[in-house]
Parts: sequence; C-alpha cells; structure tokens
Amino acid sequence: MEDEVDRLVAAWRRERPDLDVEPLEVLSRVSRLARHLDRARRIAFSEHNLEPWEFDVLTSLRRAGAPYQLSPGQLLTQTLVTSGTMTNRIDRLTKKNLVERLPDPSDRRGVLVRLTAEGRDKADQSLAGLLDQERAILGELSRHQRAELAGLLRQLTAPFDNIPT
Amino acid sequence: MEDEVDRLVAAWRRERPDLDVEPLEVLSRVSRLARHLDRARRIAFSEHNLEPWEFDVLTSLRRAGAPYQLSPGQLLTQTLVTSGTMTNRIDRLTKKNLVERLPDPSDRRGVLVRLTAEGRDKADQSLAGLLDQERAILGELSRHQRAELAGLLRQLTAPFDNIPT
DNA sequence: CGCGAATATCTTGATGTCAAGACACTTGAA
DNA sequence: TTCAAGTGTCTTGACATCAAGATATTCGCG
Repeated sequence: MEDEVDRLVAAWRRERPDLDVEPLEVLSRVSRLARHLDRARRIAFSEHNLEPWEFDVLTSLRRAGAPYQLSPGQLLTQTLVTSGTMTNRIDRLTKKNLVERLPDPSDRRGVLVRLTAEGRDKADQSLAGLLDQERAILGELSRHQRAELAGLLRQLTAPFDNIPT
Repeated sequence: MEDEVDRLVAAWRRERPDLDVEPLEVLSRVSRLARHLDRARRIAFSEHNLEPWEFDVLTSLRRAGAPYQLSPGQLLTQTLVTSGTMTNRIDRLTKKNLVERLPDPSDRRGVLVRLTAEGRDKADQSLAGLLDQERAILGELSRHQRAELAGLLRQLTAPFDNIPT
C-alpha cells in the first residue's frame, strides 16, 4: 500500500529530478511515524489523565528499579529533552505528588528524583496500556519482520546514543 | 552495537518480567530516532536561519509544483499539525515574505497559500542541505538495507496515512 | 593545597503547539 | 428553495519546550 511519503518522494522526483531524494524514503517515514505515534499516545493516555511527557518521566524512574530514583541528568539522557524542560517537568510532577526531590547525599550540587507510591502505580498501569496499543499498531508485521526492523533501526540510533553530543 | 533502547528493554524485563515488552524494540526506537533527527535538523537549519517548521511548510509548497500553492487544509495533512498551528505558521511566514495568502477563487471559505520567489529559493537551498545530512546518517546502511527499512516502515505508516482520523 | 575548568541543576524570556470552539461558507436532501 | 449538517479556516487561552546563561559544587592538575 502507498503512503504519504511515496507521494512526497514522487513529487520531488518530478520537481527536482536533479536531486537524489532516496534518503527521504527512510527518514521522512521515521519522522512522520513518530508524529502519528505521539498523537495516538496522547489520545490513549488522556483516558487515564496522563500526558505523554509524564509517562516518559515516570516510566524512566520505574525502570530504574527500587528505590525508583534517578538524577535529573540521568533523566535527560533517557528522555532527550533539555535541562530546563526537565526542571519544569519535575516541578509539575512534584506538585501532583507523583515524584519527590531529595538531595543527593554524595554530591551537594545534585538532586535525586524519586517516584512516590502513587507515581509508581501510575507508571505500571499506563505501561500495560501503551503496550496494548503498540501491539495493535505492529499487528501488520510478522515476528520476523519486527526483529528485522528493530535491528535496522538500532543501527541508526546506536551512533546517537553512544557518541553523545 | 547496543543502543539506549536495548538498555531500556533489558530494564523492563528485569522489573516487569510478567509483561511482553517486545513492541518497544521497534516503536521506542522510532520515537527516539525522530527526536535525534529533530535535533540534528534544528542545528543544521540554524546555519541558514531556518526553523524545522519553516522547512516543512516551504517544502510542502515547493513540492506541489508551479504555481506553488496549497490550501491550509492540504498543508495540515502533509505536516501533521493542528489547524491553529498552521494558521500561526502561515502568519509568521507571511511576515517574513516567504509565502502569501490568496483567496480561493472556487470556495469563498477557503484560502490558498503561495510561495514567494524568496520562499522558493529558501526551500530549494535547504532541501539540498537536508539530504546531505540524511545521507550521512544513513551511511551505515547498505542500499539493500535502506530499501528493506523503507518497506517495513511503509507498512506501519500506510494505515495512518490512508485511514485518516 | 589551591585554583581554574568541568559538572549539575535551575532560571529566564521568547516562542511554538495544542484543544476547543467560533465563524463563514457550501452542500445535499426534501 | 430552504435549511440543517458538513467543511475550511481562524481565534483564544493554557501550557510545554528550547536556548542561553546563572549559580553552586566538585574535580584535577600543578
């Protein structure tokens, strides 16, 4: 089946036959799919009164395992936002009693962000919901195709994740 | 090579061995890669005094071919933003003399957005730069792998693009 | 030990985005 | 022909994000 990127690439080949637009076949699809996923997640989470950015922070902490705490800096590398954004997110989650700030005992510049019991529940509940939604989206693909896709994407993400800016 | 999603999936398997988190292998990589691409594009475009959102709108119009005009509604489906956002974008691009608004002669509710000569130049220049950057990012992959990846991604995007919400 | 560079977090100000709804025009069915 | 429903665009208000820089603390070299 054709998608919007097929139309986009065809249009460029007509308008700019001098350019090689093949890279768009991959990377425009990645960007567009991410936006579709964002929308779908926003709608799904809104039923549980949760914003996607809240999910990202809460589940990062949940994954860390007991006692469910990370520094703001560690949260930055997991969520790919700037430090100002993370400060703001922690402020808002603190107001909602989903996380709390603790001084880092080993570095007085630092802070630790810890999940509250309520925050942990919210993380656990919403993860199951997200996985259901994602399984539906991936339904088209066979197990083998999903593995293939994951492997190819890993090759693209690994440089970003390992040679940090 | 390992990436951040490998670590994320391993953490979930440790913390929530009862859940099947395999969907994350694909879709978390898509979301994270899109964020990395956004950052890289923002940096690359800033050298030409161009924001990613400006690029998206200008190139959508450029692709349409002479006379380089589309309705705001058509631009919505190409850029995946809401109508309020598009109104705001068109306002700002108009102020910069990159596009202009014309009344739609066949529907008095409607408007056509047309690229100015300056806007067209900007679109053409920035596209070449983006393609160079994307080629570098894809450099790791063989031609065959890129085609494989594009095909798998198309299967995921096609439902979103063809069964619109 | 002492000091300059590095690190961790927060603050500030500008800006872009979204959701919801208002408004104007068009369409189609009776 | 008429009007109710549909469509296309814009307005509004709240809010999340970013870049740049401030502040406090730690680290490492001499």
